[in-house]
Amino acid sequence: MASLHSPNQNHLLAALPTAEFERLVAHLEMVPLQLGDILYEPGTQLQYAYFPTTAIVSLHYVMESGASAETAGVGNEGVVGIALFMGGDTTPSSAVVQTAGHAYRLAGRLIKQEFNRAGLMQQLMLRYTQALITQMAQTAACNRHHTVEQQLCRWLLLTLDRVPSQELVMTQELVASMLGVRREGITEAASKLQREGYIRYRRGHIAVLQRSGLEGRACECYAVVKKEMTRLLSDVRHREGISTVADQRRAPSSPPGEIGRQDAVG
Amino acid sequence: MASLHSPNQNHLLAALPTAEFERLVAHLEMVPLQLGDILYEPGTQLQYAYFPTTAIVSLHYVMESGASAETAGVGNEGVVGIALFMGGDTTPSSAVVQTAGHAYRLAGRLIKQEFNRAGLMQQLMLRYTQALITQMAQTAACNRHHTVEQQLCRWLLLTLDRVPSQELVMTQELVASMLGVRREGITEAASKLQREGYIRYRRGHIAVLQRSGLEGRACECYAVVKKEMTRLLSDVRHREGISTVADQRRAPSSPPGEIGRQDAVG
DNA sequence: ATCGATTTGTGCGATAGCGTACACAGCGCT
DNA sequence: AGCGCTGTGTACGCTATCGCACAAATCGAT
Repeated sequence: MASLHSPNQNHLLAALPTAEFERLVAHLEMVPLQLGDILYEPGTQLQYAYFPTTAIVSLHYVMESGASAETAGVGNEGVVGIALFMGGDTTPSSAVVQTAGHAYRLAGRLIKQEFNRAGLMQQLMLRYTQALITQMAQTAACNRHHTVEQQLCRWLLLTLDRVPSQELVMTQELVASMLGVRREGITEAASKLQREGYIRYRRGHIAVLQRSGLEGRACECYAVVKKEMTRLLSDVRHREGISTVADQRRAPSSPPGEIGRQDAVG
Repeated sequence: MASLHSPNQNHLLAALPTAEFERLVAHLEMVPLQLGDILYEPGTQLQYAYFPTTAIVSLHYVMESGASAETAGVGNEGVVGIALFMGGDTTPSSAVVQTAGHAYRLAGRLIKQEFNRAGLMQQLMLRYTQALITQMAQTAACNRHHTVEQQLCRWLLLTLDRVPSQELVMTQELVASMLGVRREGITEAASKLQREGYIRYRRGHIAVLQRSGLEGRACECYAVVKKEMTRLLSDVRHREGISTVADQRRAPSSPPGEIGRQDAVG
């Protein structure tokens, strides 16, 4: 039952007008993305744009010292590889798969081509790019002023919003490298959140029990990014008459159930 | 002699093809920008795009707590108000004048209009936007991992690159609020740099004596941003046959002379 | 030349996060 | 059933930065 894939699971693709969508759909290629896969590295010519459906990709910068920090995340609400249509073709940052899953990819030449038609697809991409800018700006401010715990909450919420289940499959080490902090810092913050009953975790899994708890602990940055995202893409609606897995996801709150049961990777 | 103003002092305007430039030039209005002037605030509809010539504008985010942090700076290499053509019309951040000077402004409707012609002006704006994205991403990583001293050096260099003289007119308090750190932190880092002979400062003025010294102390972030900026805008050249004050600036290295003499606002 | 406001210098103690080291636990493999 | 790898818990000293408080210097205006 994990085989119900459709480009429409990606919000941007789903919002394309029929004409645009039909021009592209034949060229969209579904690719499985493994945890740790690198979609592009600093300075290398991007080959494809990726529209995640179930995967999550992290845009991050690795310093000379080896330290790194995420500058933004991309899930089924967005696209990886904006440099293709922005005209730069490469970036100083890299794109790494942070949650395994799938994405549809589109050759760089084709996304540029469609973008240059200056139609609704262009508008969509630009709006999304602005949302991405907001995310980066907020991350900059957040890195300066907020505690690890606040940032962890923000990050969990943002990630959760991109995933169908209530459980993330990832180690604390990975989370730490995303936030650019020590693994121990995550352990400490996470165990605190667990003590309060907001999350529960076990080796490589983090389940969220009480969103509201995290929202209370998170800094304002989560809400700002979230709000701006919906503002910019609010009129991004699905084409009439398509039905997507995403629809089913947004559907009737699935019963809370036993946490840790619904494995994302089955 | 302070009255030799031309839109061509802004690199983006100067790079516009003749046809584009001539369509816009009649609508460009020169405005003096005072230190502290606010070009736009969170959530308010942007009215104009600003193309700085001698002014420098800081894009920054103010948190609920009142703390703030710059996410990017804009000088004569860029434009303030990308949200106008990106489609968002507003942003959660604000734009504040960080160095007094001048800018040419263009009504929001007109910049959108020209952008939507999908000509070279659009390409130019998109390239610049990507450069801005790089700046923000780098700021995010830098805020996470680098010391105040490193960041001060980075920031001084970036600011210096946007200004004709070797002296910046600003208080340490202001610098601190840009970097989002305490004023005392700047005092400490600055006095260290002064002891080493890289800069000299007095109430409200910072003169750079030895760029190379700052470059050595700065984190990699300065070079990354700088390099990406020139890469993206390298083929952004002036139209043939125009002569600008900017040209004169880039001209024959003015003799080192006594530092602190050439006042920026003389 | 003096005064007053602004800016810069300095000196605390407090603290969040780092680096390192190592013990323990969970989970897959044989 | 047991081994071993990987992931998590915890402790401890260290450092950068904060927050605050106040002294000293600078500069412009009278």
